[in-house]
Amino acid sequence: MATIQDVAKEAGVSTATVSRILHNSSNVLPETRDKVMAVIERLDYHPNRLARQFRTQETGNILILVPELENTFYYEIISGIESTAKEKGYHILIAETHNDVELEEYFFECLKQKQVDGIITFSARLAPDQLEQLSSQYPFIIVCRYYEGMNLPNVAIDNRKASRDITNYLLNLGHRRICCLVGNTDIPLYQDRLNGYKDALKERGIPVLPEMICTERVTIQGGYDAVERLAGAGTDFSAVVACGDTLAIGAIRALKNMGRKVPSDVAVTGFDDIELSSLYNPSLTTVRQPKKQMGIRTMEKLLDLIAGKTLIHQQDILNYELVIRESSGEYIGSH
Amino acid sequence: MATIQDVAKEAGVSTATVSRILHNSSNVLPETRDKVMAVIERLDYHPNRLARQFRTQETGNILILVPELENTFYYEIISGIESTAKEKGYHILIAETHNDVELEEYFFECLKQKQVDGIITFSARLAPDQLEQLSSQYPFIIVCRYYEGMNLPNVAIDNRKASRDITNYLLNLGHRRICCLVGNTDIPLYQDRLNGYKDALKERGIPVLPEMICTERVTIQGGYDAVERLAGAGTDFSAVVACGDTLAIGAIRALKNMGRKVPSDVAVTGFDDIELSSLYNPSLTTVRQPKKQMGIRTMEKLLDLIAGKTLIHQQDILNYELVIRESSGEYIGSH
DNA sequence: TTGTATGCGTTATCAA
DNA sequence: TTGATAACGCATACAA
Repeated sequence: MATIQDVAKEAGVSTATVSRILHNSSNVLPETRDKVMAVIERLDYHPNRLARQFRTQETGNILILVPELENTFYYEIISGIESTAKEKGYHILIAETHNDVELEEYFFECLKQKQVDGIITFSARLAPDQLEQLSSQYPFIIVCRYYEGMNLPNVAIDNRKASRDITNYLLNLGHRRICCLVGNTDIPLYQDRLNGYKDALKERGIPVLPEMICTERVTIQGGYDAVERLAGAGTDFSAVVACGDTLAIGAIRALKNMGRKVPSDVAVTGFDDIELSSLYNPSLTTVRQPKKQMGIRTMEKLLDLIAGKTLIHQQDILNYELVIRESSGEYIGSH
Repeated sequence: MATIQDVAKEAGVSTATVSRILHNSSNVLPETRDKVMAVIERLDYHPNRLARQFRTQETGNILILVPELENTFYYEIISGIESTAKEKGYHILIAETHNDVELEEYFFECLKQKQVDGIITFSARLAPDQLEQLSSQYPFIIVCRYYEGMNLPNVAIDNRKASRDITNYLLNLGHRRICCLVGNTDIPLYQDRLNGYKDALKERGIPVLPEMICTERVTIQGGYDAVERLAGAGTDFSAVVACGDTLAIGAIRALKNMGRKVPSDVAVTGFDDIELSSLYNPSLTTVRQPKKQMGIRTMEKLLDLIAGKTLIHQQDILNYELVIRESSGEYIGSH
């Protein structure tokens, strides 16, 4: 591999001149420019990125941290991030954390060490004070989640309110025995959605029963297992609020298997509006987040942070939308 | 951020000694070791990774290139890669290429520049000679695909044969008008699967009709669109061979929508056995690849390459399995 | 407009 | 067992 020194020697100029040409500085004679460019071409010279990064402390790379790739909900957001990044010449790298704190620490260390210019994360299991300190020094943004009481730059919808809304929708249809399928509540996102469910019930004076709340992995299989567990325990319910579409789809699948029709026997709602939700049978009533928009907004904010600007709004709360489809059924009368 | 110099000065030793301790070299007195370690802790010293990488030309990072994150088929393979990588202390980064050659070139340049220690890719649109030259100098492996006539290290099943097998399965059930839904045939993987379909038909003397072959994005929506297009063109068929489970699921969805029952009116088969395939209604007849195993094997090979070993087998062809479920239906008699 | 020289933080060679 | 120092490839302040 040719180095800048090789080019300089070959062209009979100094490395400084070559470097200037590489960064199209104006202060260079067209003829020396041409001469050097010819040598660069001839030697097939590519600046050593590691050396350059080491020197400039910039990489042009952005890292996205996702808990599990398996959740298809992330794609459209990532796609929004990518398109905005591409416009500005940044490249996107993605890493899976599996909600593993050690792994998360490793990747945040990448940020501190300037191995990437910024981080966008869907989760953050680091200690709150660690996060706040980090965010005060390095460009990173949390997307899809809101950490109550913390001053972290993020882009999200109001998950708690959305969850309350969709639970209310079921309550308005007449349901009173509503189960909640939720992901690991250590994760604020799922805590929020669970709280929204509880809010709605409490507002109507309906008791929140622990046996109607089921924590599971947010996957199709997780939803399937949850419903089997509920049924196995003999829990009686006429509706299921799932805190993720995959959970809801797994739940429907399990209900069908045990001969209970959706929505006529049991109404089911999801959360996120993944691609499958509109195609599934029955199609899923769910909460639609403005995914593409979230990705774009997130990347824009990150670019501002990288540019050293101070954000006008730390928190971006975007609008969501209740999408009513088949799985939630019709009015069944109040009890 | 403290540097190795700070530590050396503070501990009253040279940077060489600190470096030795960092790499637990044996040639160092326990007492100086303890002294230095104490300083490292006190200053919260973390070696600068960029400097280290620049110096050693090693990063401890492996890059996985996926065409589209959207294809859930990749996860289990990635999970296999990750688990093996983790054992050996490597970290995994993922990048989406969208089958964009320029993007692919950028990431392969990362490999050349030692920004990552190795690459595992699900696709490769670079020119064949470029790929061969690359593979002779840098550690990279192609997974799930086989490039005929090229000497590239890879791990895959025999896609063509598997596709022939599943088409044959439908032929044996009595189907004669079989459509094929396929991804972009510029991509060898889909070319192989299409060829397998053609092989099976030809072996029975059944003409391969262009109007029965439909190229689409390998997504649920793509499958949906493909069937709508076929129906719109008035094409008559009793079975559909899809070169991907998402395509198959989208196809089933579209067929249902137009009032055709699967499998009684139309038999449908997929390819890959993604999680959803067993949960969908009807469950999908498909080809199961040993995904986890593929990931593990791929990473093992890559580690060998990184260690400078020469591979005993350049090509790994793993066994696949026909998974017969509901969507392919029963014997309908031969024509 | 161009060149000289220095430093980024680390590892590793050589000498002590 | 330890230390002094060169080198990795680049960018840039400063001088010319």
